[in-house]
Amino acid sequence: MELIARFLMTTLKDIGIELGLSPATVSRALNGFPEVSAKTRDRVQEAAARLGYRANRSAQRLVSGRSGIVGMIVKTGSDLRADQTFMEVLVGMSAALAARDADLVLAVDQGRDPVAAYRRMLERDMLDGFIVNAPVMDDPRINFLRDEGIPFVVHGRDRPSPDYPFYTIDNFAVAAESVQLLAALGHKRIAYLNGPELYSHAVRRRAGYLDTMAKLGLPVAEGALTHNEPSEAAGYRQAVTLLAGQRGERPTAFICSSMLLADGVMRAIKDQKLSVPGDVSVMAHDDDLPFLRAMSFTPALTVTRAPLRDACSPLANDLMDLIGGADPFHLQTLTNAELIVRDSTGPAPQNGETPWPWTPPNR
Amino acid sequence: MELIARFLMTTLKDIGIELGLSPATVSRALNGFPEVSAKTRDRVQEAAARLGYRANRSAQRLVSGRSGIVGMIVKTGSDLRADQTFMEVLVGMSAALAARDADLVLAVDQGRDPVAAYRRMLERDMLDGFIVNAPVMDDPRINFLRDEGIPFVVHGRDRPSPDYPFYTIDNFAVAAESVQLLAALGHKRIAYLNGPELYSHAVRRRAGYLDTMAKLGLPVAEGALTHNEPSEAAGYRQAVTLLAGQRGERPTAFICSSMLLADGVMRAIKDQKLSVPGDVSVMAHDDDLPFLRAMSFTPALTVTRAPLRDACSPLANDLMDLIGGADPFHLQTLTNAELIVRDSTGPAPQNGETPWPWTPPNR
DNA sequence: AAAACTTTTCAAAACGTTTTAAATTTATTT
DNA sequence: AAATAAATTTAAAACGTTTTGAAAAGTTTT
Repeated sequence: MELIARFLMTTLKDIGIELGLSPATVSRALNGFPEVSAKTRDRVQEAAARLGYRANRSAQRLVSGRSGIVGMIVKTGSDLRADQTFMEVLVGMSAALAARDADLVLAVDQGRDPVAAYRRMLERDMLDGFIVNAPVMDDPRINFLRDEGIPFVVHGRDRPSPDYPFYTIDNFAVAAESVQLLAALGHKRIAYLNGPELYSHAVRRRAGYLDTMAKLGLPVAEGALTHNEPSEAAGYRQAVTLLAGQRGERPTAFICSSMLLADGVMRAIKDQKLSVPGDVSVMAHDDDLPFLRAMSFTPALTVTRAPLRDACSPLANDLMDLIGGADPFHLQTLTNAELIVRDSTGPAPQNGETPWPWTPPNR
Repeated sequence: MELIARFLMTTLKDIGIELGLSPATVSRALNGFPEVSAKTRDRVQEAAARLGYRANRSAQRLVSGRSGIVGMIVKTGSDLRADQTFMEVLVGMSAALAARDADLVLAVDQGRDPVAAYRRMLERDMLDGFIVNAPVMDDPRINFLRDEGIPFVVHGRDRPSPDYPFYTIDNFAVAAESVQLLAALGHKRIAYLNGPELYSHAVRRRAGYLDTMAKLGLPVAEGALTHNEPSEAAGYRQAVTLLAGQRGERPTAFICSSMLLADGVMRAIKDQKLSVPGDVSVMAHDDDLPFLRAMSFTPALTVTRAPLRDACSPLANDLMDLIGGADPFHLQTLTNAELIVRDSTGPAPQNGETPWPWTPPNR
């Protein structure tokens, strides 16, 4: 009411009256239809700008039969870092969707049933589609949305060759390239601090790590590959354990699935009076979150880097295109993280020549 | 398109046909207007339930002239904890607004000008109102929205007697009560680790601390009151400095403006081989965020507690009422935090009898 | 039993846009 | 210059709801 009164909304009819045209023509002119003459289009656009015309979304949505609203579910009670990455994606998606005249609304998933929140959201409002993030393997949310025929895009990928739109980095390669870099530097005992086992990205990184180690003929000691909450504390704890050599020779290199883990690993290494990269090399995967910069580590951290926010525009566009009827198979993106070598990686130390004795990889 | 087809939206007309009534009557029956007979209302409600009727939001919004959408601005590049509290409020507000048939959309404020984001959002879409959180003193966003006559509610308060709707805890009392509790336990050297100076809640807590200390005749040593980013690291750093006694006798008690600060303080105390509460008492203000529970500190933390999410429903309702034309002065809530005494506070130690020598409070 | 109310229902308009089908204008061909 | 084709514009309907003003049905009063 306030707003309406204040901005005195100009309508298509107003422009039509101003120019002696019908609302239909004005609509077509503004929406770039081909059957309107060039001079008419110019006049309309000038008048629209002059009168400060903004299309009424509610009217557009009423006639289009779409709500213009897409949903995203927050997994509540989740850990610190997950919230952080969620926040990053959320904000990025909001902005990207706004550019497509869509709004993003949230729902909270607080229960056991991972699709309950989706169901509730569909009941409560008419949503045009969903964004699914941080998928687990064979994700029940994805299965639900697929079965129901509801448009959705996934940030990530829960199976090898999906039939739905997705955007993800090649997580196998993320791990593989890290291992290859360190191996090229002569490292033989490379530990991998992975993310929580349930996430599909962690599963793929594990595969990338194990495969590449195997391909290089490097044994993986028991306990050298672990799954961890993405927290500084977890990184610290894990690194302390590994550095103590309780599980054979200590690693000469650490690969961390997140910056927070790397932060903890660095602290543990410093506490042991070891040097980076002299005694131990460290690298991490960097989502490029604003509050934990790889550059501000000392030494600056070698990373595989893939800004989370890079995914937002493609995902938003894909979702809107999908809702518009595009072929899901044309809305699939697999990108590669960028390998950025900085100062936290160096040649393996003298005592690092011997690989671990062979033990079967866990799992 | 998909969704529409799938759920085969039933309309008011459908119900009307089913029952031999006009859409007008059906609308009234469903919206609880008085001039519809009891039996008709029952029949309509039964049919609506049976046919799974859900009002089309776009149509409602078109006729009401409101968008049903309210905005909230994310301050990006902000620190870890701020994002966490923002997330909590965001999710809570989303849910609470959904209950009032409104949606919450986000915009990112990444620039210098704190009102640019608001202006941009108003241009881009017709919003019914705004939620402003974490106000600074004499907040420019609030002044902007006030001047423009745009409905908004504030989580917090940027001046003593606002003429806008707000929901806040009494932050003066939060600090005052903490001081009083510790003073009652015999503490005389009480340090206060406050939040960033720019936030109005920090300003009020500072006043509460300083006033109460003065009232009790307790001098405040220089450096005993500090403003900090809400992070574990900041708490640790500050506590180490204070415990080293570089600024006179070390404090026998710490009050922390956030749980993260308290976390760092506890670590610093343990690193110094001091005990809580034997040597030092610690308390904090607890927003009741899901990932940092006061109960899981060892010892369990004494706090002033005020769950952030308690603010969400009132704020959502106030905003929708305001948009509906309610009097802003009836939409103001000032609540009190709950004082929960646990195991991190105890009697002042022997060496704690003497207050600090008087120094003028900083600022 | 007619008149005067009261209660309940309805038809129609409105909100602002898009879209269909028809009508007009303009350009091209004969 | 007429006939035809093409380009441009328009009137009207549609989307689903709320609301206004009028009409119908039901009650009470005379």
